[in-house]
Amino acid sequence: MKVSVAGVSTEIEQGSDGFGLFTDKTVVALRVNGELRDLAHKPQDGDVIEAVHISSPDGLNILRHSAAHVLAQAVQNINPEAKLGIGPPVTDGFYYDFDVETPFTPEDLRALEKQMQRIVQSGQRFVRRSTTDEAARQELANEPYKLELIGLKGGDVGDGAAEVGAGELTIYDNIDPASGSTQWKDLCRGPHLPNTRMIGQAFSLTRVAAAYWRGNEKNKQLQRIYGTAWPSKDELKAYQERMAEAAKRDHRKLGQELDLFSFPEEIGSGLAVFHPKGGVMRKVMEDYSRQRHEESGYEFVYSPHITKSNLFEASGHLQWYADGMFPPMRLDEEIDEDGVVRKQGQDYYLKPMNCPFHILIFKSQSRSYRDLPLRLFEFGSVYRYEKSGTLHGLTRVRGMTQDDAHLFVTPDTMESELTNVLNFVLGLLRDYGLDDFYLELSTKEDGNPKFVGDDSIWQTATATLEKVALQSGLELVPDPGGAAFYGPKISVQARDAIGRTWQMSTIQLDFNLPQRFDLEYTAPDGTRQRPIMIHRALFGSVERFFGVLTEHYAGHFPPWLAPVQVVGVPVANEFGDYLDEIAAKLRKRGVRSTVDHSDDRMQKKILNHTKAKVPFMLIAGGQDRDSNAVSFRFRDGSQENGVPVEKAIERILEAIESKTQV
RNA sequence: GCCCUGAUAGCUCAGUGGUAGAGCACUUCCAUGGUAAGGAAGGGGUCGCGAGUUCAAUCCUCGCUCGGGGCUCCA
Repeated sequence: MKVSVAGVSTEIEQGSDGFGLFTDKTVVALRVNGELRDLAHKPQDGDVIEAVHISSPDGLNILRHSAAHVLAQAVQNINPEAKLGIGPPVTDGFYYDFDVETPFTPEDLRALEKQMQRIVQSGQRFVRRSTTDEAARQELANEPYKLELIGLKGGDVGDGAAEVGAGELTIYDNIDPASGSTQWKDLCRGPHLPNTRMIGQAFSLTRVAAAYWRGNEKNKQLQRIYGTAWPSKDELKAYQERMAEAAKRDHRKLGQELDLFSFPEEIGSGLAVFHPKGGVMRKVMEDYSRQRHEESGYEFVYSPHITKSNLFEASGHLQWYADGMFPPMRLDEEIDEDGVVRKQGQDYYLKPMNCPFHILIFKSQSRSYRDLPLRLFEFGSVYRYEKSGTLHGLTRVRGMTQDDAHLFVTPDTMESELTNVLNFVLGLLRDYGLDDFYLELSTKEDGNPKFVGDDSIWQTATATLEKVALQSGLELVPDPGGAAFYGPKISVQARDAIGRTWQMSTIQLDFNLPQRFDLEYTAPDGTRQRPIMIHRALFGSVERFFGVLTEHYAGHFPPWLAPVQVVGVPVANEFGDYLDEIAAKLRKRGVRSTVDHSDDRMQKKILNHTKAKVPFMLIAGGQDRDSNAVSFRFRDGSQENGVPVEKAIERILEAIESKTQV
């Protein structure tokens, strides 16, 4: 019979399988007419067959999914009472969920790895077997979670798609090659590696966690074991090094080491204080942002941190997001001895958003189309009662400062204004050193009642956002159903120095608040029209942006952001005065510069300031003083001696002003 | 919020049912030095907080606070 193999029409014998087609040992599965199949699959006449290599995305998934099966077998070998959840591949690895009496410990992981190695070495074959719902139910009577999946087959199975697909129900048997006996089995749609030996040695169990069955917090929590698996030990090692690199950059660790910020227990969870070094960085970030906003036609406003409840009733926040707000302070209430309210009190809330305040500023006078676009900007501190388990360093906090702006625009300026905003946002992010972006367009989900506003205005707005996004030339990823209830949005995703993506800025259109607050302006023809609101935050929050930049730069901030830009290191004490003069000159030009007068030896000082990641060290001894020069020491450890003082100052100023990294 | 896990000096961490230790940091003194740790002495801890068990708790039990890993959530 004729099939197409890797694009070449080939004659094969009836009943032959993938093992005959591909002798290359890196081929671990087939793609037949677009569907992934085991190597043992027997193609039919006319099939279009592609090889799946272990290093391809599909191949890696198959490897990792197979490793997940071996993990599950290992768990049930050690604890036959463990009930199986699901075990899919994920980015860089896999997990498997188990319902067990006692949660796993890190020591259990080591024992499980050993058990897995034994299974891998025994070279059990993964053998696919079709079954019926009824037969599977009998076979898996002791696996309540699998039974539930059988009932869901083809429906909404979520991550369980690895277990049951839309097609026939299948079970994979792990068969011992020597005895031919079945060692273990699992409900699974496959495909798998031909045998466990092909998993190799490049796997590791990484952590234990809890996870709700089928991702629903109303369901029971299962114990999840995460692992990682790679085609070779080198790749495993590279992965582990990537993890170590990410850990080194962790902004929580660097924040401690570089004395930038902390989260004092006395203040409360998710509430940061910035120390002098973090404080000066934050000031520089904010100052530059203010300057750029000023240049771009934004007007600066201020609003209080608390407000009476009416405001958030009007905005709808109390209705939708009361759970995420700090509870109210009830003021002025008077209660008599019988507990009867004599005087009605008033609830005040900490603000979770700035928009209603800016809206009130818009409403403070009657507005003409000539006032628009009105661009109101504020570093507004907001407070959100984030669930305790979601807090994370500076990237998820309960008190934060948004670089928040609200633009009130007419329908015919909406497009140009959105274009300006997007360009402004991207330009400013580039100045802070992020330059690898893609955009995400979050749109309405048809038929979902949570979205407010006319379909027609959604369509116009979505089309406008899309047009503006495409004009940017950046990659645009759709996010259907991801819109806020009040309008569609573009979010800017930035990739950092080690390739991780962070959601940064958002630009959101809002049809809801102008209506709720009954906003109007007078059009040229004298009629009253409703403006459209654009919400946008560029940093998101200053705290979060600070954390992201810390990780992006791994604490090696470019000179314009570095808390200490220059440190003078005298070769001996007697040269301290000479460096003081230079440092004073630098400070006069706005450079954050000090001289290390401690009685450490010069080598020790260099070590200290290297660890503090100071961009420039200026070293001076007799030779330098005699020639009115200094010796530069750069971050990479390189050295340039005898640089005339004036020239050194110019070089430092140039590096700061150009915002370049050194 | 839920599951697991942790909290000992400013930091990183060791340790014990009989109230504690190291390195770094800090203070003082010596040393005056040319590119990643010079030497000595000294100060510093209600062992996160509160209850309980015990003759005795930093150690065991429970609750709380704060942190870490996940899940869920993220206007």
